Amino acid sequence: MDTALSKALVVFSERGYHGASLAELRAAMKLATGSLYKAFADKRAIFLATLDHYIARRDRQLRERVDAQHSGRDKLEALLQFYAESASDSEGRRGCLVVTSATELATLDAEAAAKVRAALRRVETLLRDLIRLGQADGSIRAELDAEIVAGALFCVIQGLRVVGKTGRAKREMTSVAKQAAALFA
Amino acid sequence: MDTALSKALVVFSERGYHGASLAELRAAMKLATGSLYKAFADKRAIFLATLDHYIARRDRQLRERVDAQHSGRDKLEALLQFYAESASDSEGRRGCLVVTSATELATLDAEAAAKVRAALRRVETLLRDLIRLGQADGSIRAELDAEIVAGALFCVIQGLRVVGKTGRAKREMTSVAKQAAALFA
DNA sequence: CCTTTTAGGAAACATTCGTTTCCAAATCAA
DNA sequence: TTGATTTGGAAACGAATGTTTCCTAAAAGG
Repeated sequence: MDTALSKALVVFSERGYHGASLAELRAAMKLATGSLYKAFADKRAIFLATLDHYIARRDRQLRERVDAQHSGRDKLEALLQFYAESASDSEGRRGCLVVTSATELATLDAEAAAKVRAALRRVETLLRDLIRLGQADGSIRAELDAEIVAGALFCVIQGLRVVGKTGRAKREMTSVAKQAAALFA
Repeated sequence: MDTALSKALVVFSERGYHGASLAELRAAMKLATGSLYKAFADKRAIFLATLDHYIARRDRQLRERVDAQHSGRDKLEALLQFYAESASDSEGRRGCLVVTSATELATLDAEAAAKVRAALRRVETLLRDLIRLGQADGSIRAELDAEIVAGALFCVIQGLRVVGKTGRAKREMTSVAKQAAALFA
């Protein structure tokens, strides 16, 4: 099932909810119509399951990356690198389901919209907390406004995913991520 | 006609190409079916006309903002403020047609995709040129890598538009824009 | 090996959407 | 005022899409 949702993720990330047809989803998930509707009530249910699966996986991967570092600053840099890599090459071109869904926010129902907003909020909150951690452990200047710097970094991250859609190399995205560190230099 | 395209812009920006139906476009543009198909060959033609109209208007507005300043640094700050304002409040929630289209890039035809890419490239090129201008007139440090800083600022801008979709106040977005100036401080 | 269960997948159906057709109403120009 | 032109907008049509139904084939279990 996780495999099928991973395949559905590619279709939804590339094409958005409305641009993804049941035919494309079926083909990618390698499931017949009967099986698909056995497992999911409808297209919206597939989308919500895919979104949940994606958010959970990304949160886990991000936590692992961040937890591998010690200081607030190192954690932040690891986080930026994590997003730079995700936004590069073919993975970058596929895009991020949360960002894609954010641009379609007006067309999603309340449940889906709430999930997207919550996912975005968690990342921004994590950024702010990491900045504060860095300020507490001395790796980041205490005079920075954690809220505003987090907001700026958050925009960099979302921007990486949008720009990544047009196809960018890892080296370039990594440079951008490193440059973004100037926001908390 | 410009008025009708402005109305179509709202629908396409909020909902994306696939999420926008002919019924919604007709209602927003206040045109009957007969008139709509008299003016445009099909939905795709409406979209392309809307995109052209939007890109031209935004380029013009941006040029005006930037040309009102003198130093490279002031021009960059004006540019960032321009985007911060666009990404705020109800206009921000509506979104940017270019960013929305960038996330749907995989589903657009070659002509539309080329227009989106060109629009994005122009902004990034302008950023780089303004950084170099600032480095030449002494308002921006000469040792900065214009290419990389432009890339980072470009991500901030795209990120502002994505985040703006979730509804953010002008004050907050202005703070982020001002913070982003640290990238060329 | 046989029975039960599950999945494949085509066909049918319903709905939505985009486009075309057509005619009445409104507007414009002489 | 009349004739010509344009627009409104409903209906019809074709296509695409999402969902349901149904039956065969494959897989699983006893």
